[in-house]
Formats: sequence, structure tokens, C-alpha cells
Amino acid sequence: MERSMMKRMKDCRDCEDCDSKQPLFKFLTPENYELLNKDRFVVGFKKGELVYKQGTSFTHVIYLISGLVKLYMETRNRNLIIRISKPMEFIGGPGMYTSERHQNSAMALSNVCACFININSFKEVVRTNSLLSEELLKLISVKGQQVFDRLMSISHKQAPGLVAEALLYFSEQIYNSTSFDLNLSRQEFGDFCGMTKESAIRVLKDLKEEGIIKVDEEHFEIFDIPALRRISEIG
Amino acid sequence: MERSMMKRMKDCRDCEDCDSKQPLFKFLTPENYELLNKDRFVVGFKKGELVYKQGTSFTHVIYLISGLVKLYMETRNRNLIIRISKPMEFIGGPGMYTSERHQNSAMALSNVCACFININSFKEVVRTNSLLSEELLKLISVKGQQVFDRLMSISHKQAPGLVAEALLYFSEQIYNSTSFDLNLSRQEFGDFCGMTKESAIRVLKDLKEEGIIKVDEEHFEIFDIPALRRISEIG
DNA sequence: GGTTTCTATTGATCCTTATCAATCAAAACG
DNA sequence: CGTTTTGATTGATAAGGATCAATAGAAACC
Repeated sequence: MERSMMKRMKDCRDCEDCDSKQPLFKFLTPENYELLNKDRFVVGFKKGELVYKQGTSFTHVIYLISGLVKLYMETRNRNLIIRISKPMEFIGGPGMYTSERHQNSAMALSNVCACFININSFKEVVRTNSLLSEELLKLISVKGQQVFDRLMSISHKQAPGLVAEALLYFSEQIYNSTSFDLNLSRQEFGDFCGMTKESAIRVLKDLKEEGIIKVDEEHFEIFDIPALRRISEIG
Repeated sequence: MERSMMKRMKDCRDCEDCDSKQPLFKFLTPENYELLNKDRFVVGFKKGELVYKQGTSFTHVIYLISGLVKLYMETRNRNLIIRISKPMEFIGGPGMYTSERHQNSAMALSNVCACFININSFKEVVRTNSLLSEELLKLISVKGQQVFDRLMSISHKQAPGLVAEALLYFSEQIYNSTSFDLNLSRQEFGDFCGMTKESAIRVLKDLKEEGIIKVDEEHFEIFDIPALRRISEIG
């Protein structure tokens, strides 16, 4: 395990003093903190390890302290990556308040450190803290909206638009830079775009030849953001 | 306006005695009812009329008393019908707790009677009633899950699977019968399936020729539910 | 070090679905 | 009524991606 991850886990003795405190938690009372702290534990995952699997019981709210995680759904034929989760986010999807089962799978894309909070404690806190519960409603609504937008894109845009959108997503939402090392294989990148890896590769090649991006193995560089935005918009 | 709609509107003097009371409302206190009742009003819509339009302010939670409504998103090229809403459901989508704007449009598919509840009153009630807010979390989570499932279907299944899924949806979720008059034009049916009307029509033709369904204008009859389920599953 | 395995890439081909155009019937309209 | 308009249907064609196959290179493994 990395030194930085060890440090984080060691520091993580009390949610109230947590280095990676979620904005949502500023609404918590001392009693809330105490309850959440009781059954809480921190787990480290290595790249490629499954954090949880579609269909298993939803026993813990999982809060991502460090690293990247892919959330994806599996079907007979192909996988679809719903989104990439980054530190200070909850992962687990909408299963918490629906079926008590995970509706998707989560896999570590890098070394990951995650905090597991007992689901019953969490729900109890939400139940007794109306500020928190309103914020959680907002949070779930925003996530829901993002899935809507994904649905619109995937059902209407074609390959170049989808790849451009994906590149903008990674640049602006995940890595906050026009230059980044993508933590996904080409297969996974295709799964994220909702197409085969071959199609994704071909579009990347076109974008390279047009001088809009540079790709070398896992390293991506975006030269022309406006062009990508244009391609993403026209679909 | 229809007689039945007149009756409903006349009867709708108090939410506590509402004929079409939402399961969610059993958690309301008398004070909650009073607050919701204050600014509440009922509106009738004729088939084809817009209940609200994508991009406008989210000023009211809209509760469907009678009739069917299509919720859809519009883009440059095509529309996508997200779902059909039936009586005793809230419509409005996730906009309530996100942007204060409607993220989709709603159009009456039949004569419709809907109850408009002031959004601030509604939020105030949710804020002060933890049972209700937990139920709302569940409700929003279930809707979110359904969008996920839609996303999986549309991104992976091909035309026959999508049409079969749509027919099962209308039969089982909307009309509760294997024989029904569809309130959608062929164009709208295509928008619901996420394809062009021509493609949808061709699939319907194939299903007719295989003896799985019968279609005459807007009247649909399903003879072989298991076959549809099979087609829907294999995609 | 040599073999095996896995991933990325490219080319060729096929399948699915969108697009375009034409026809037909029903409904709306003057 | 005849005319216009609208929606449904069918056929022909084209475009976009998926699939399959082959190759190359890198990484993993004896």
C-alpha cells in the first residue's frame, strides 16, 4: 500500500476531523458523528480490485477517500461504465433506498482508499437530520440528472460526439487538466463511450489526425477544447 | 372538459380527503395538509397540451390526478420520451432539487387533470417531516434506477428488443392489459423506443407477421407475452 | 531468454438502422 | 364535396458501427 494511503487511513480516526470531509457532512451534529463513527471502517483496494459487485447486499455507504473508481453495469453482451467516481464522493448508486442490493459494480482504477459507513447508521442520521436529508435529496437528484443527460447522449449522438464528450468529461470533471494519464484500458474507454473498443480507437485516430488531440498509450493531451466541444454538440 | 374530470376537480377541495391520494401522503400531519392546501390548485389539460416545458421555472410539484402524460427531452435532432406518467404519480423530474428548472417537457396524452402544489410549501413539508422525506428519497431513487435501466437498454439492445420492451411496458405498467389503445402516434412510439418511426413500424410489422401481436391503428393486442419477453431479453 | 498472454491497432466485411422518397388513407378545411 | 393536410406504411439506398480476423508490441511467466 502507498505511503499516502497509509497516512490517510491513520489520520482517519474521527469523521469530524477527516481530511477528506464531504461537503454534506458540515450539516452533521456531534451525535451524528458519533453514530457514524461507531461502525465505520476504512479499506484499501489495489487497482483492478472489485469494491462491490452488482447484485450483492447494500450494507454500507461507501465514501471514496482517495483514488478513482469506475461504476459500471454488466449485461450479457457488454458493460456500460456509468461514471467515474473521484475522492469525496459517495459511491453505491441508487440501490441504497430501493432494493437493498447494489444495482451496479464498482472497480478500483487505481489504488483506492474508501470509508465504509454502516447503512443503518447512515439512514438513521439522514432520518433525524433534515438539513442533511435535503442535501442528500439534492445530491441524488443531481446524479439522476446526469444519468438523464447520459441517456440523451448515448441514444442520439454518434461515435465522434460520444468520444468528444468522454474526453471533455475526463479533462474537465476527472483530471482537471488538458493533459492526463487515463486510468482506463481502451476496452473500458469504449465501455464508457457506449461503443466497441475498435470504434473508439478509430475515432481517437481521426481526432489525432485532425490535430485536436495527442494520444500516446495511456497519456492523453487535448490541444483544441473548442473543437471537441463543437463535435460533442453536433453529435 | 369531461364530466369525470369535472367531478374530480369539484371533489378536490382538501388533499386529506382526495380521491386520488398518493401513498406518500399517508405520512402527512394535519399541519402539513394545511400548508399544502393553501396554495394548491387543479388544472385540466386537453390532449396534446403542454403541461410544462423544458427550461421553464420549477414552481410547482405537479401531481397527476387523471389521464396520461408523456415526459420527454428535446434536442436539436430528435426527442426521447423518458416515460409515461399515470395517475397518482408526481411529474416534474429531478429538476425540483437541482436547477429550479424543468429538465424535461410534459405533454398530455389524453385529457388530464393535475394538481399543482407550491414548490416551497412542498419542500417545507419535506423538510419538517422525516418520514415523508425518507419516502421521497426512496421514490426518487426508484425513478433514478429506472433511468439507469433505460440507459442500459437503449445503449445495448437493438430495435426488436427495444420495441418488445416498450410493448411490455405499456401492457404491464401503463394499461394493465394485453389489449389496449395506445395514446401515442407512431412518431411518439418511435421516440419512446429511441428509434425512428419507420424502424419502429417495421419491427411491429415483423411481430405481427410472427403472430406475436395484432395492431390495428391505435389498438394493440398482445398474443404471446413470453415471446416478447424473450425478444426483449436477448436484445 | 524464450514462450505465452494480453492489449492495442488496423483492415475487410456485414448487419442494422437512418434517411429519403413515394404512396395511401384518413382527417381537416374551405 | 373537392382540396389540402397529416399520419402511416413501404421500398430503395446509404451511412454508421459491429464483428471478425490478422498483426504487432508489451507485459507476464516459466
